[in-house]
Amino acid sequence: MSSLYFHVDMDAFFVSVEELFDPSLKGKPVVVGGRSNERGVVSAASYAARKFGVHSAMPLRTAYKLCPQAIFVEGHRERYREYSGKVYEVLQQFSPRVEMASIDEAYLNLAGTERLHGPPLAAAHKLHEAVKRVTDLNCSIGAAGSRLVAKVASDQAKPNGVLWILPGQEAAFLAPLDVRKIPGVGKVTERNLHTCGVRKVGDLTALEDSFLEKRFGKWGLALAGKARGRDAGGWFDTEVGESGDPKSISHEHTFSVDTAEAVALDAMLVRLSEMVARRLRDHRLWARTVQIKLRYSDFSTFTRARTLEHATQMDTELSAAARDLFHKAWNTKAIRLLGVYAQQLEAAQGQASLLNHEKNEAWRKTLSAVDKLRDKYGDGVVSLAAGLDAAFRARVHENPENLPGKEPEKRRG
DNA sequence: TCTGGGGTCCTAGGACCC
DNA sequence: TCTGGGGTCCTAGGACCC
Repeated sequence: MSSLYFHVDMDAFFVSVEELFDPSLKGKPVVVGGRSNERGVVSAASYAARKFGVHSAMPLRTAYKLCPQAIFVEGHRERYREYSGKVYEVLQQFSPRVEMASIDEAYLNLAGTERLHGPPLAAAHKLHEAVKRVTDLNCSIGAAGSRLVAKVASDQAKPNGVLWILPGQEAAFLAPLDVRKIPGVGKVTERNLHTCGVRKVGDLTALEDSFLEKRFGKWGLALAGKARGRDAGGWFDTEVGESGDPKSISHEHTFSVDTAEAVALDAMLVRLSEMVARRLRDHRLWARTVQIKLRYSDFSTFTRARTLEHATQMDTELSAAARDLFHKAWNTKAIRLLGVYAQQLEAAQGQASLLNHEKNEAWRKTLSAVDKLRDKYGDGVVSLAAGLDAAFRARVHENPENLPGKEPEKRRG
């Protein structure tokens, strides 16, 4: 049985959702991401704005210079999530083997659905119409025998189109495209390839695999496969729906004005740690490694990491590690950005001992209850966390066995 | 033009162990 | 006293994606 994948990519997703709620935006240059004089970048630009050279990831201030008449909106993440969910439901009815790759794109494995949905192109059109009917949003769909080619095809189909690459035609389809069109080839790799005389994907297939490996390492080999349309190595090689648990959970914040105030920086580290810990608990994951990131006014960026003795999902353990790492690395100059990252994530079952597991589970439940209170009563909660911390310390002081994830210490006689 | 925030994956060097 | 590799863990940095 031959494989068949769809890549569904929503057209100008954030902007299109905004238009659903405010139809007067339709056809106008719209920029989602923030106000035109803020720090930050463009999350999405309408096609009218793109005509002025505005594109995503561009600084907002640059977008304003290119297109001062554009309508700048902050955006509504909850609405995007809601509509992403609606899209997912449509796709899931079409095929159970579906995976959202991000908020606005998804892969489907359609192998063996011909009797149900008909030949690939007809099936893609059917899905395209279903998405439009249910969500009132446009999307583009690429269909091919590999996930990689399906993705490139959906990009070529934009806007609002459907493109099927016939089996056997993958390399011919890719050959005339710029190497930059291959997912994973960014600015740097593109420049390196240009210096090798490679501008089109077809130029890449003309090179020896051994040359690419020598020049680009492991990546070079994968690249040679990609140029021929194969899901060679890395993320594309995983089956649809088998991505599993997240590998890291993080939050970072760029200050609107750089600051060197220790109190403000500490408070931000605590806040970021709390947000990370909260999501660890939601995922029922424990972090073994805590990392921080700091960025100074000149954009120089540093990371510092520490692996803990036991994995944690507690606000206080994360923030203590984060603050310690930060103060050891900080040169006291003004800070532009702070970040807190949880890595080496373990499922509860991965804990060293059953005893640890039970204690961790008890703590997870306790803190999840706190999370619910936080949901209900909102922000007054920070003091709740501090209070919990105090209560926790008191308990530990009384009886060290209450310390989660640690074996009880021997009492001294 | 003055550069967000959430992720994934890869590389490379040093520590440490066998 | 000098000198092997291989494997794994840890840390820092960077490319890339949406």
